[in-house]
Amino acid sequence: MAKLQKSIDKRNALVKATIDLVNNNGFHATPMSKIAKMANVSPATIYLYFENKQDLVNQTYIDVKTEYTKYAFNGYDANAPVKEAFQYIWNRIADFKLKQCEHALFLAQCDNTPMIDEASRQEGIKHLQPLLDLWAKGKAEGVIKPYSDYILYAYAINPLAFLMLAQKRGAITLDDTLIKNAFEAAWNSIKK
Amino acid sequence: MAKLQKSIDKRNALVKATIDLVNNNGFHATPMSKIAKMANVSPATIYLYFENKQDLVNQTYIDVKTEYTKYAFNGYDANAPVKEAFQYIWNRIADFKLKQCEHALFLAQCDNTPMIDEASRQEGIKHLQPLLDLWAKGKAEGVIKPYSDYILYAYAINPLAFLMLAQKRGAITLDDTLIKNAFEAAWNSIKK
Amino acid sequence: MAKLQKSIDKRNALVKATIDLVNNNGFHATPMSKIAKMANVSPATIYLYFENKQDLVNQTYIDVKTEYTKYAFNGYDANAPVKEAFQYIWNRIADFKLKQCEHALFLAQCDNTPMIDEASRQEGIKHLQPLLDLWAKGKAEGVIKPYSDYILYAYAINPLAFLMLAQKRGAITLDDTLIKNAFEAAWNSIKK
Amino acid sequence: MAKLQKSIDKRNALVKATIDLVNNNGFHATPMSKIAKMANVSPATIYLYFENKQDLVNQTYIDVKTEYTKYAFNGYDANAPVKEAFQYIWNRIADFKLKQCEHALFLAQCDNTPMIDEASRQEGIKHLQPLLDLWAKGKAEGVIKPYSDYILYAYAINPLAFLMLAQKRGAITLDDTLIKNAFEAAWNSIKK
DNA sequence: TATGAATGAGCGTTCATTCAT
DNA sequence: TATGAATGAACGCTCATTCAT
Repeated sequence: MAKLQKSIDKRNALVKATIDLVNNNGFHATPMSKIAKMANVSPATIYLYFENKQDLVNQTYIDVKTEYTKYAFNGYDANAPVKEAFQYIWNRIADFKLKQCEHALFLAQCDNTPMIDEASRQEGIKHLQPLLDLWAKGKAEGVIKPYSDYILYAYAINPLAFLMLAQKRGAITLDDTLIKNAFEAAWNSIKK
Repeated sequence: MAKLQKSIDKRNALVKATIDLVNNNGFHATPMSKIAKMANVSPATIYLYFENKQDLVNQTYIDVKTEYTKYAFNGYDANAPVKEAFQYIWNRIADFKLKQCEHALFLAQCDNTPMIDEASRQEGIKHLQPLLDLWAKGKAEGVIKPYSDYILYAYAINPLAFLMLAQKRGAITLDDTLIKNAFEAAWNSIKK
Repeated sequence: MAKLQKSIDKRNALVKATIDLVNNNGFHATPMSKIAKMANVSPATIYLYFENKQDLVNQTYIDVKTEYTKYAFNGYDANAPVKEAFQYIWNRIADFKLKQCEHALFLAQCDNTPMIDEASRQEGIKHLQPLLDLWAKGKAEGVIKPYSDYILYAYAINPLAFLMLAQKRGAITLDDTLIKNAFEAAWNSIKK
Repeated sequence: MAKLQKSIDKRNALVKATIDLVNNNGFHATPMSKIAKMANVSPATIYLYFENKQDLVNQTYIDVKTEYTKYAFNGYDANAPVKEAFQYIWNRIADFKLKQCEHALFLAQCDNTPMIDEASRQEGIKHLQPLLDLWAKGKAEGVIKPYSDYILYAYAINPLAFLMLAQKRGAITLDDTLIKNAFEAAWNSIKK
């Protein structure tokens, strides 16, 4: 019965394997055959779930990005005071980068590489809107500097990717102190 | 002598072609044959200058990273006051990312990807020492927050890579105002 | 009974789809999955009606060849005078090539290609006997040249396949004049 | 020295292997790997000489068709009387089909199959012009029936392909008598 | 030093066929 | 009987690397 449907489990296993292998080897050094093997399916099976390799990686990207933003805004109260609201989101994102480190790593690689379709990139950005809204509110209230959203993201959020990467490479450990300091730096960079 | 000169030109042409092609296609989607063609040499010739593809890209990385740090510290006066000294370096780096945008792009891709040997990565970091020294001094003088150097780099320097990428994708234009704002954000994130 | 009927419909749909797709793409460029899709059945269902792909195409060939000869001799009076009898058959065959052009095309492809089992090829030839009988009679009466039956077929019948193909490719239109001329040529080539 | 050039021998070996294998298995049942093996080269080497499989088979077709027409008109005197001239060409073609039976077979398969580009098909037809000229002359002189050239070809020339195929399949042997009869039939079908 | 030819290994993908229901 | 899911084997083709000169 469950076998009569294309199994969501198989799709998920493929996405998971893709993340793992692309993280360690990069897009082009990750053959479909290895992805299949790691997901315990035949290479041909991949093509029941995805159109081709590009589609697989695009969909994986969108999956992960969606999970990321969902996690970031989960439990978020848009009516909280700006700093408090920002801290909440920031902490959720930091949490994600720490706990879903593999996923964060995958996003970092996708975002700095020509391996993702522009369309999928746009698709992935969509769900960040609440953060942009918060910044708009913060700017209006004079709590946040009237910078371009790109600058705000570059300084308030993106450094976490760098830190996560440094941790993955064994250079640092993102303990409580580091996280606390990082938030301070983030907030100071954008607060008025 | 004429021979030697010619050889250096060829090596440089190969490095240049590598940067160009890797930027646009990624490491593994950049065949040696295309690199050779763009550098106007035979594929076989590459192997007179580099051991293999990995070596070529490693050396290219080190070349560019070295150029980057050289540029960053060119004209730098280590005895200037901390903020002034920092601003000098920061501006040089911002300048590099703007004017040598292709090179900056290449570094961004290398730094977020498993395409570079760990050894080469370490080699590339070496020349940042003056910046670390400056931060040490700044911390000692109580001008800069006593954060880990990784945090300082993550907030003070690394965001420029994000902004450069956004510009390359056509999302923003790094004009004077943006640069000014970016520096403000950078300094505020690390200043005491 | 209703079940059986339905089955015959499915078999026919598969045969029809095979003809269509093989005509346009050739045997090996015609996947079972496409045949299934065009016949509105599952790929697995094909194997309830045919042993494998080779069997499917063999049976299709025999089906079409049988239809062809049936059509050719339908209404044929073996006792008519030789020329009259020949003209009758010739016209029927010409008619078939014009009106069942897809089927004629399929036969042409099968007959010039290693895609059909030798056994099926022999099976397909069987029903041409009345024509051979007519030729025997014609030779005996001194009305038809005492050529090998292969020569008679090559000149009296086979050219129609060439003309049909030329029409299919848009080079000519088999109008009444052309057909009249073609018959003249056919008859002149074999008549004593 | 000879090794510095792409060797014409290798190209020819590939063309030859293609003819052989396609004759016996058909286009799509002839893998590049087998062609390579039969030509004693690596699969990759094929792509130094041909763009892809389609190009290989197209070029092979044009090669063979060119050889065919060259052979057909070799020594031909366009000023000879029409029947004599026709007989000369016809004999050359018959000769070709007998002696270069593999090549004739290949053409037969190409001409009845969607395996050749339309462009290559047109290219292959070009060199038949002298025959068309002869027919024009014959029609003008009232020696040949004023049929469409397609009919003339269908009855005067094309039957040889059928006979060659029958011989290849072991059904007949094209000895002198058969050839003589075939010519008679051919000429009678088109002569006024 | 420099090359164009050549290649084995491996890639993404397809497909005839089978499996589980 | 009928199916959609699943697959191993094979295909066309590419590429990092080597060879012969």
